[in-house]
Amino acid sequence: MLNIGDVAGQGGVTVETLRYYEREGLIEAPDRDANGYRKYAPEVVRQIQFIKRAQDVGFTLKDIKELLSLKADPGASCRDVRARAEGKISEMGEKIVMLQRMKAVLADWAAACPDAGPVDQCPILDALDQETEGHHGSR
Amino acid sequence: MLNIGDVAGQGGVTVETLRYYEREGLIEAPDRDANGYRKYAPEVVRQIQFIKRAQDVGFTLKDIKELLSLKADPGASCRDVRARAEGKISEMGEKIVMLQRMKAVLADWAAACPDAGPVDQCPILDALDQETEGHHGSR
DNA sequence: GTAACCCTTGAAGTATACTTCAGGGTCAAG
DNA sequence: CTTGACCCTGAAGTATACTTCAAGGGTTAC
Repeated sequence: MLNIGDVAGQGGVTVETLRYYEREGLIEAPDRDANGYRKYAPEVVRQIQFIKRAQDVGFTLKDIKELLSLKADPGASCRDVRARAEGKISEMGEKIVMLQRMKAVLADWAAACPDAGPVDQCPILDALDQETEGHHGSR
Repeated sequence: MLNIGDVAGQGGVTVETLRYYEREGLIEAPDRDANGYRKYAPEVVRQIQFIKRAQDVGFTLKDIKELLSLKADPGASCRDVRARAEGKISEMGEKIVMLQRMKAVLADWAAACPDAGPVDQCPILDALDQETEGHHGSR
């Protein structure tokens, strides 16, 4: 049985994060020792790593909570998990496209900017000052 | 002279947002009428649109505050603005790369997932459960 | 036994960009 | 003159993922 500090060390998080995960229902509240200390089974370390890996590929804690429910639910199907993944994939796709568009616009403007010269002739500031023109985004 | 509601309507924001921008120092506190109402010059609408366009291309309000200082500073050079833009461009580049990586990983996993089948054989959950293996990211 | 370090709790703070609320004054139309 | 739309303030709430704080008790090594 491990103390919270052991789990934190092995899981690569802080003890505060573990208590936070517990509050948020991502990990179960462990049994307590006579002194009130949380006593963790070693597999909790893997659960923490699951959460971290899921975060690494873009899932939020809310998403992860859902994934964990699915994982624990014998009635759940692989399709359910896949649906989550695909939702996340298209979310990311949209973010990527948006970032690429913004980046391209900014790069255009920056390219037009002479390194020297006063700000009142800056093409970047000019572009930002433009009347709602050059503003194709439909939103 | 415009009331806050007029500026909000023409600028495409809410009155709360305008008061918020004022608190945050993004726009100057306007003079007040005898009744205490904020009285805006028409050009404030353009200033609001500047802020919105800057947000549209990825600047945060903090960034925008800096841009506005540069804009107002006769001693500032175009180079300063350009540096901000380029910083933002590389920030975005990093975000894009990270998102693409995460998306690719997730897509791989999703491709391995049979539409049917119970969750305890789900390749996505399996991947997330993996020992720190298949985890090439050096961080 | 005492210092160093671990554990406990609940509450508040961080960052971003606002929104909502409570409680109240002002203005224009009919 | 009343009604509804608009304005004011300061404070608190929202979402995300934690971190920090205050104030205290337990444990381990020397």
